[in-house]
Amino acid sequence: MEQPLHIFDRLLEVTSILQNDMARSFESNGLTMSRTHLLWELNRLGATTQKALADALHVSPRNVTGLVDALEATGFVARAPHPTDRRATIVALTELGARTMQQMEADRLRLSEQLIDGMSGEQQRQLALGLDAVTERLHALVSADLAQREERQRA
Amino acid sequence: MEQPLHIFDRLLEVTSILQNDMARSFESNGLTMSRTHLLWELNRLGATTQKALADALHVSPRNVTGLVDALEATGFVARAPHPTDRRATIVALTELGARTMQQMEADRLRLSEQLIDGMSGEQQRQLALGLDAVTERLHALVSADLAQREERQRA
DNA sequence: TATTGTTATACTCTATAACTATA
DNA sequence: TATAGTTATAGAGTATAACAATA
Repeated sequence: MEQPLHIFDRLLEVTSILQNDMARSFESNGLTMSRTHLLWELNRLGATTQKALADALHVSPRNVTGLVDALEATGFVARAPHPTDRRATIVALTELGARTMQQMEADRLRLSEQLIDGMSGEQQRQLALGLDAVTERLHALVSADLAQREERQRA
Repeated sequence: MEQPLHIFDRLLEVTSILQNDMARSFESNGLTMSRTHLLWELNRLGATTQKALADALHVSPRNVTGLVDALEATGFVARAPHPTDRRATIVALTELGARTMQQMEADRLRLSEQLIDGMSGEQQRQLALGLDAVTERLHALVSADLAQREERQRA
């Protein structure tokens, strides 16, 4: 083998496919990547405050305001006052939002199954283990790299 | 195993790591994702027209104008008139641009090697094969999915 | 007539800072 | 005094449409 770039390049290719094609798939539902991401977290967390969404998405509160505005205007979520804290706003999926997320979850499961359809159990196991190892290492390497850069910048 | 989502979720995780951390890494060079992507293509193609860059990046010519403006202002590329076609503009890497891309290429190679460091040759082979299969299938599935959606929309 | 790149306009995502209402 | 969310402002990426210069 001795072509280490093969693995990395494949990961980049997967990234590219997931990014571009998922974006187009969301568009056909009238959603963007960012808005879908918010819906996804909302579905995971259940109805919650904008602050919690900002934390979950690692974006600014201001950004969440804009995304919720857009999702409210298109009918995917609804705002309601927080029952006890009058500063806060509770965001919840509407019926349309919930239905959309159910459909997406189903699509995701179907895609996941098709992805490994026909592979032997052993092949699947090897691939999962390999991906685990690579993912973990990638995370560690990139983190170390960033720390190094930051240190270099401080100097 | 029987948890097909594991594979897909790992791919999503890799996507997330590559996207977020690469973006931050580029930032430390004073570059954004989009501008880096343009530099990357420019490095691959060699000095070329904005039209060719727009095609390579799958974005509008107008978009390329903006990216080249920014990269020119920050010294990574330079515009020059096309020798024979007076409508066209040739974009080329500056010395800074070329140096930056060399560094990135070196970083990419180093990261790729570290990613599989310590894996046996057989493990590497299995992983590469598995990734190949999954990538190819993912591409096919998502393409089919998109075609289906488009058809549904036309109806 | 077709093509290259630009100006004009607009939308989305994102951030920081200042501010209001509330805790 | 601190926190939740908003308005104000700004910058990046993206697109389409109209236009100028050139092929």
